[in-house]
Amino acid sequence: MTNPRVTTAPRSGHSHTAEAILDVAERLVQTYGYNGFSYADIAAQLGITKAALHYHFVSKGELGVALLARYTDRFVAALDDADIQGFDAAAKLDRYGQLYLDVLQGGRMCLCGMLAAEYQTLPAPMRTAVLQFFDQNESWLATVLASGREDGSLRFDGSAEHTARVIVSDLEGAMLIARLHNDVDRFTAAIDRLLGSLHHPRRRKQT
Amino acid sequence: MTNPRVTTAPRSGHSHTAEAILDVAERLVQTYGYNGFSYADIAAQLGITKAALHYHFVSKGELGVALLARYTDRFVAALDDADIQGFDAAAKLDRYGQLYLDVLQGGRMCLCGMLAAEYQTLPAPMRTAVLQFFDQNESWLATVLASGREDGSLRFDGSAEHTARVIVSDLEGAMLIARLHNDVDRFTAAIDRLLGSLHHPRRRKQT
DNA sequence: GTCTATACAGCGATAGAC
DNA sequence: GTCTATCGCTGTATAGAC
Repeated sequence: MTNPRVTTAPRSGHSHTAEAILDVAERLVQTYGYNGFSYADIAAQLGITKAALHYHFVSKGELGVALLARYTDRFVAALDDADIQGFDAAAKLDRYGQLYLDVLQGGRMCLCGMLAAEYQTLPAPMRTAVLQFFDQNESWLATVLASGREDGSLRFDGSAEHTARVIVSDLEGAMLIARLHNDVDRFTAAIDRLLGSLHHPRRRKQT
Repeated sequence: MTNPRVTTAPRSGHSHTAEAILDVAERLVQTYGYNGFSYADIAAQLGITKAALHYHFVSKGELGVALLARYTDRFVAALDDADIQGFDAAAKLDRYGQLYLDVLQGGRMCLCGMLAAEYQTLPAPMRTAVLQFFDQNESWLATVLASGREDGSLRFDGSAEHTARVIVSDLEGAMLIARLHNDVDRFTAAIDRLLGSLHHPRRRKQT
């Protein structure tokens, strides 16, 4: 510990207030969309002024990019964690579905699923970040799928990359529709069917 | 034909201009979202003023409701058409996927999929209409699935209603992600996998 | 780091002439 | 049915004091 003490802020390098701003903004975007909230909404919830927000994030687009960076970092960290835990491929897939479920249970849509809908209205830097989120998700899933097919814990038709894409789009769609109906069961039913179809049929459930 | 001649407007009862407004607004919502366009955008594209728009649709919410009514009517008409054509259940399912593909190939997101993302920001009458769209879709699909299982052209685990929900959410998710990447192939690959898994395995394709 | 104050564009919407 | 003109409000963003 010879290094000088760094701030208590996470590796993203934001101050405590900046993190609080991101927390509120994240929830607003996941609930109302990027075009459905304003600086005034954040300011009101934090009890500060709009001007103070602009000190931390000069523009709304910059805030959006920071939002995406933090969200993607956390998501990737969760995937890395699953790798480190030494789960088998099937368990990693279940863990992936659980990540989505956690978001939905908070009453939220996936940040990047929401931004995917609004993609055509986003500033270029945000667009890039949204695409990167999905690229990283699909890459991780493709690796998991390939290893799962090799060790026999998973089975699927087509390439791992292709199947990874299907998993991502199915989960995003299931979240979107489940949140619409405020019905988490719709989501769990969808992932059970999806992940069940990928698991090696040791015991297939039939209703 | 003893009835007096009615207007040439479709059964929705809108004038030619109102229909033109709906055409433009529909494309704007499907591209940028309900919160991503304004009366000024429509007016500019039609070469009229914002005030003229308010004559046809008093408020934006009213325009949104009219948009949903027309879209749902057209969708239901297409489903009715599939019923009348006497397709078997598997062919009806394919037709359903084709409807989505048609929308995506126009570079658009499903109107109601887009509005599902923005659901929390919509006025109450629009929320109701969005839910009705999905209810009608799921009901039609459930009927098709049930008859398909009976006549042997389809097979699936679980209830028809449950499976119908999965089809809707998978297709909406696939549209959302395919449009994000501006890649129609992503969508066709997803529906091929989905509908292929529902078809009776006369000839299953394996890659 | 937060404030007051403000600029300025855009929004949905209305009044009233034509 | 469309226009000009305008209203009131909200949006993002900035200047400058504390």
